[in-house]
Amino acid sequence: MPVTIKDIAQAAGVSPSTVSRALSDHPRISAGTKERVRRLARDMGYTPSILARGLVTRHTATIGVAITTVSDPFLAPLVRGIEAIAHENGYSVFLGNVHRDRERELQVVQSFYERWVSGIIVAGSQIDEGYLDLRDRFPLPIVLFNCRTYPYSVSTDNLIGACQAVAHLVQLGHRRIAYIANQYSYRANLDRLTGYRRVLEESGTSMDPNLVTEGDGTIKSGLKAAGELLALSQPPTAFFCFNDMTAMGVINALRRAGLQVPRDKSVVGFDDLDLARYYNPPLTTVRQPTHQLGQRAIRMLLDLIQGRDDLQPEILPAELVVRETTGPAPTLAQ
Amino acid sequence: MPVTIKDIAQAAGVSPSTVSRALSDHPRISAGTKERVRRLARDMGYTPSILARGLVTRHTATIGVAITTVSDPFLAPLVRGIEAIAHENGYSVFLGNVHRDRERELQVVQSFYERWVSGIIVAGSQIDEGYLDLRDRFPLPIVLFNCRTYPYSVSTDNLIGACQAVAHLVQLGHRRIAYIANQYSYRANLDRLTGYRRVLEESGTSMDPNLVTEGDGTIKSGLKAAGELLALSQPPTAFFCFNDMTAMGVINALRRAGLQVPRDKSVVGFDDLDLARYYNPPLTTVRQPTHQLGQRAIRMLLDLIQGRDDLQPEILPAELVVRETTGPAPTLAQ
DNA sequence: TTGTAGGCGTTATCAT
DNA sequence: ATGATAACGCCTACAA
Repeated sequence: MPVTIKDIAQAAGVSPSTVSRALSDHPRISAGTKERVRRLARDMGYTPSILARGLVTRHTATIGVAITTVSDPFLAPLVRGIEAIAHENGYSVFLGNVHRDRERELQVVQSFYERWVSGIIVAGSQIDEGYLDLRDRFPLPIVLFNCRTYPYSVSTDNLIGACQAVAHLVQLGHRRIAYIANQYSYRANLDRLTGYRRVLEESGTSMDPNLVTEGDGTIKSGLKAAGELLALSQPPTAFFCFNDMTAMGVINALRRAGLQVPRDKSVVGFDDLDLARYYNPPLTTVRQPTHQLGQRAIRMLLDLIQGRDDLQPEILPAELVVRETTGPAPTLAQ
Repeated sequence: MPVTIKDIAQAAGVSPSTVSRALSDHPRISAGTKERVRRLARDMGYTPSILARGLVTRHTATIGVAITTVSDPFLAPLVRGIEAIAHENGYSVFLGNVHRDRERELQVVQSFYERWVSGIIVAGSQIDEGYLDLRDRFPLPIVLFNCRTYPYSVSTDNLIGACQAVAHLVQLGHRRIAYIANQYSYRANLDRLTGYRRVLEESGTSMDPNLVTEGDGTIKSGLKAAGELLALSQPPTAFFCFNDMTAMGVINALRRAGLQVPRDKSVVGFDDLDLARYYNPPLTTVRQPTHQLGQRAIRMLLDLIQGRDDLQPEILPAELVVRETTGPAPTLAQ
């Protein structure tokens, strides 16, 4: 039903290959027919079939991006970074929702692969370096975030970022500092936990394992974790959270418990979402270079697509942003 | 390089068509060869090419969803609703980022069309009923949200929702009620504005055009709009916001101005995002049946794909959710 | 400069 | 029950 190259050929009185050449700017074609064919194509409403084209050229000019879930605010600048560079290079970008589920992630990657995308970027993978074992099942370039054990990965410096955050709290006099983790971000979580531990050790503070608690990166989990931590016989005076969402949940829990931030408790997030500066109170947090992360990832992917494989994992710096959720530790007297 | 149906045929000592039949559960094939071929396919790591298949069957089992931007929190349940039903019916769902730009929206729809997706859902269209004119350029099913003037559309009852919100404020004694609009959601915005106007008129309140101001649905725009409204000689005592994000911006502005919510000013949002109940204070807002919106849209799209065209625009009910950002209007004495 | 022929991976229509 | 054959829409040698 839709108009094909043959239809144009017939209308123009030339062969299909001539049409193809006219449309694809082939060098050896007369300016006249080229112009005529192009006008005809436009007038007839011709749209090339990327299916057919991809089948023969083995190039679909498509990038698949697997994301944990739409509306993860962390993703916006990251995806924008990807898109900007992808479009510059003539690629379309499509997103697939994974919902932090390993099975779904495999399905999404598979459905990208079945459609012959040129390459895949996975944000928030539940598989991580497992992709090394999936190379023969999915023989196409795949780039990850925050997985230093995988050769094609772009990360934030989670370790240093965490160190900055916790050092900031220590400097404010806090000694009982909680860490609320994220079980779904295995690698990033590990690095942040390491940073947390390191600073506490270096500051000579005794580590209390009760202060490290599991979360899942959502507001709700921050709320729940904070509730549990507050119920301890010796509750923390400060909360270092895996991300800003968790931090918002914590602040909410504190508010419900009648506590004020930062007077009674301090909270530090991670990410520096757009929302962070507009939360109430504005969040102290560790900024990730999200837009850059996206750009580096797509550059790496394009390199891989072009056949390079001498690439190194990249690590971008994090930066502490002090706002209004951190303050001096309450004195013991209180 | 990847293994094709021919490779399997060769390995199994049968013809390609037999392999195709074995894999697609064709009725006329012996159980033996079917089993043998299937095992071989699995062992050899065969993945069907949806490009090739789609080319001949004209069916790619793919739904394209155009969204304004990843990380619009409003979209999460909506997309989940779409995915749930789509997957049940054997379709894959891919998202394309439009960034509220008309040109980009056309590009995304075009790139879906070039890839022969079975149908398209557009959330937050900048084109709306303009798709009627694009029917010959994109001859495939397209479903929209919140566009009653387009035949294939699913909407929230924005009018009634707005009425509920404003009536709630009026009941609390508010007379100077601002409306902060969203220029990018043309249709939805129009209906909400109408509801706002109607309730004010019915309550005998004189409409002050200065209290209706343009926004773009972001926190930042809420912040800005509230700042301007507060600078009026007679500032409003209540803010009805196009959405929750705007409301959060407003609350932020109020906080910066040293005002308390809901003691000094009342704020109502729209959407009832997950975040709304966790904001500080928890938002009074109008709930949209987001998940259902998605489900209805995909059902409508699947109907269209199957050739039905006797469909009607659908309108789902909205519901006021009263939380902690609305209270009695301050007395004039204050 | 243009046309012809072959093929990309798959399914569908005929035969057998 | 299985095998040839053609076709989907497009590109690309090769030939003219």
